[in-house]
Amino acid sequence: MGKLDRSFYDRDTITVARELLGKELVRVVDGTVLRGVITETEAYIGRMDKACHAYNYKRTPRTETLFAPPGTAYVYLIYGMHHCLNFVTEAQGEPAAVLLRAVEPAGDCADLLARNRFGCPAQEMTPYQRNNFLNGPGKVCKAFHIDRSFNGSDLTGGVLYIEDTGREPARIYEGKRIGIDYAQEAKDFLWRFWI
DNA sequence: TTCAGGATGTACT
DNA sequence: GTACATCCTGAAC
Repeated sequence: MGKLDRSFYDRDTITVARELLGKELVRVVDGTVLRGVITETEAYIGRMDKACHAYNYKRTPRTETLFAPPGTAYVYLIYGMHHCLNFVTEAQGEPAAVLLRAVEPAGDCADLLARNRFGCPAQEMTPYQRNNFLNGPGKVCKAFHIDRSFNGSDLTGGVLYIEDTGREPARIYEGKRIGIDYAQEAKDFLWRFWI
């Protein structure tokens, strides 16, 4: 189905976070296509959210990307070794984004994703590996070969984008976001969504 | 199956 | 120097 255009991202961040569920992350690397159905997201909204890197419109070299136009990728390094992929939302100048937390393999690229993650075909994954395949932001980035070179890149281009599958999730769950205990009242916002 | 602890680099006090 | 939108390993149960 169709690639999502900029207007999809140019909306309220909570809405975008919910509507990304069930859509497909697409990553083209050296002519091969990697796909994953998005199953978990979180919203971060700078104007009111102490958990957001750009809380209260704080501008630093790192957060500059959050002020970019909607439909831009925001990628940063966390804990010294893991990358996190976000989709910038809302109007240019409004620092807000959706964090991609988890996907499931789509199409027939499970083998390629397993090789990127564990160096073996999907068939040879241990049960533990199968249950912890793409269920975290750093894991998704590793399997899809996404690093900081994608920070600021355009999600309406040809190497990293989202496609509409035309399918609606049967049910969307919501809860508190992960790993932001420092964020005072914002830690209790129900801005995490999953299928 | 769960849990504690360590890895590791960048941003910003 | 400290904190960080995390993940992996190994040991205990």
